[in-house]
Amino acid sequence: MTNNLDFLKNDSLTAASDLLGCYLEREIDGNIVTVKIVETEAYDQNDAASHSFKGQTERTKIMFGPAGYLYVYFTYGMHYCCNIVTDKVGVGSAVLIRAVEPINGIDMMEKLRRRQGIEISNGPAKLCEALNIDKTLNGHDLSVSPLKLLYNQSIPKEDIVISTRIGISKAKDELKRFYIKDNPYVSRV
DNA sequence: AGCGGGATTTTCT
DNA sequence: GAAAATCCCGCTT
Repeated sequence: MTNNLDFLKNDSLTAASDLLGCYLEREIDGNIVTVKIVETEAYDQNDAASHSFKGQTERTKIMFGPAGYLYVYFTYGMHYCCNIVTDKVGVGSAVLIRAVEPINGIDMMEKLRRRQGIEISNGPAKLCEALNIDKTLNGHDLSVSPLKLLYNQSIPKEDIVISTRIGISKAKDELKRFYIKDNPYVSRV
């Protein structure tokens, strides 16, 4: 496991695959909460379903910035979702984190979610609540506290499944969703 | 097990 | 003014 995030400078599809198995380390009130990324979706500028499709706006400018930063957006009037910015500066691309597996600090996450088991983090808005991620972390540098991304090249290629994306109305059929085979926290099979 | 609706606010047309 | 990268609850089969 390393703190070198250079792999995020690749295109979003490559980065989405490489992010599987990586750890997120979140500090909440002096406690460390750790999770493993088990499901991702790639978004880039040529994708009608991407927030960056129509060019840079006040909301999406983070996606056009350097790789390794967090892009948080608010949706459906009540939920946050978080993305990891990828590719070069000037390219509007990011990877949506759709599901994570709790590793450490499970008590804290159960409390924040008021749920247990897979209901802690088997969906994009759920894991944001479990990690206490909101708009104040939009644009956060993932190499520093209170939210760090740690690279972990632990998932063999044959355990990575590629499929169509979820929860969008445009460009549904594109194969841009990646998840770890048989992991119980994956949001949907 | 599966369907349908409500919550609720930011963003862009 | 409508749609949105979602989730949860309650009702029906």
